[in-house]
Amino acid sequence: MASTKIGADRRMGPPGSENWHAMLDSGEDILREEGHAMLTSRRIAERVDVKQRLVYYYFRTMEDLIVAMFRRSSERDLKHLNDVIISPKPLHELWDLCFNTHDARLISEYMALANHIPDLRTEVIRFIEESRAIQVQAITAALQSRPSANTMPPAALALIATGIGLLLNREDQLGVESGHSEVKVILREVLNGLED
Amino acid sequence: MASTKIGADRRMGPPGSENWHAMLDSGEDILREEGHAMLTSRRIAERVDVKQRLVYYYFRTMEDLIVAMFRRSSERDLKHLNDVIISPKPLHELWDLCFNTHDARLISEYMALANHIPDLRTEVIRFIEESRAIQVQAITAALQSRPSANTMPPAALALIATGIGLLLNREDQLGVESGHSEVKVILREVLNGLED
DNA sequence: GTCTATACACCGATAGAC
DNA sequence: GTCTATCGGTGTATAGAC
Repeated sequence: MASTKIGADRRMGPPGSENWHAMLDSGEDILREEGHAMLTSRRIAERVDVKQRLVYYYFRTMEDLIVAMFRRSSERDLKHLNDVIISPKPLHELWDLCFNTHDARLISEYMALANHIPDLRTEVIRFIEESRAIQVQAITAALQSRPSANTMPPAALALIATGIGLLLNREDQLGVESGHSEVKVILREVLNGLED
Repeated sequence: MASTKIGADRRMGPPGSENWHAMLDSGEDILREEGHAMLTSRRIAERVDVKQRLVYYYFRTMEDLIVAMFRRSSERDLKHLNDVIISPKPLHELWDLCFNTHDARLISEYMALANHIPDLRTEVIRFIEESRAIQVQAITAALQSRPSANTMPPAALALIATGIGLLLNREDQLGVESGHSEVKVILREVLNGLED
């Protein structure tokens, strides 16, 4: 923010250590429960029960901490995706994952933050592209073993499912449910037509 | 935030006046361009070129200002929706509106804010429900005049289109385009099948 | 590795004059 | 209607001791 140069070459704590993980855990909780206006070094220190100064020992800036939070989370998600697509019914599992795993509030916060933190934006783009590639791979495989199915391109199918999943999640969280059951029925039918 | 009672009964400026609109305009610009961390009374005053104190003459709290921003914007959008559905090709117009009107960054900010500002949350829910009702009405009318078309429920169709539109917008803004052209082709075909 | 202490800027909100 | 002046609080980030 300011024009002063930031964290030029301080001594830094080791990524992956216990405190490092604890700070990212607390950061995620705060972001989900209280929003990114409350995601401050003081608040994280309070939750982890250390002094505020220590946060800046493990992370150069608060933005660095946010990027580390997202990166750790997205690496877990991609790992999970890769596990799921070798299951017996990968498309069903993918849909359940897309629909049940993520907290809509957390996604909203990251999206808003990504608009103004370039490094986070880069991570978000990478995550979207990598997860979509995995989805496309699974869909392509499923369509090949089922040549009778309709002919929508895998990339389009992946994008449409993702878009629907995100919106259903978000509206669920808000308490809006108009059209939801109808869409879920349709999606279940499409999935059953493609798999098993 | 604090436990002190806020803005108990101050003298307030008239909604709809020139300054009132100018402050909401500036607030929208800041929210879109710099994010809600920068959406402060001082920053708005700076843009409108008045003193900071004046912001609190027109709005009791910053949260009130944010809610007023969203409400003014959503009222315009609903009016626009109602205009569009009496056009010759309402479904095409609806899609263009959903896809072209909104700035994805602004939507992200409002969504994140709605998670933590109850009054804004209420407004967002109302907007979603009212705009969906208008969409469903238009889709229902289009399907009745075209009984040969497929039989997806209007509410499901509205939700799916909205979900796709939001995601395409968001990814466009991030610079991700995998699958976009394929989806747009499909959507155009569906629209042409339903209308004209 | 972790802490004390602190600089400095900015924020929301208000009292009361003009 | 609009302004001056200000309170109390919180934010990021750093210097330097232990």
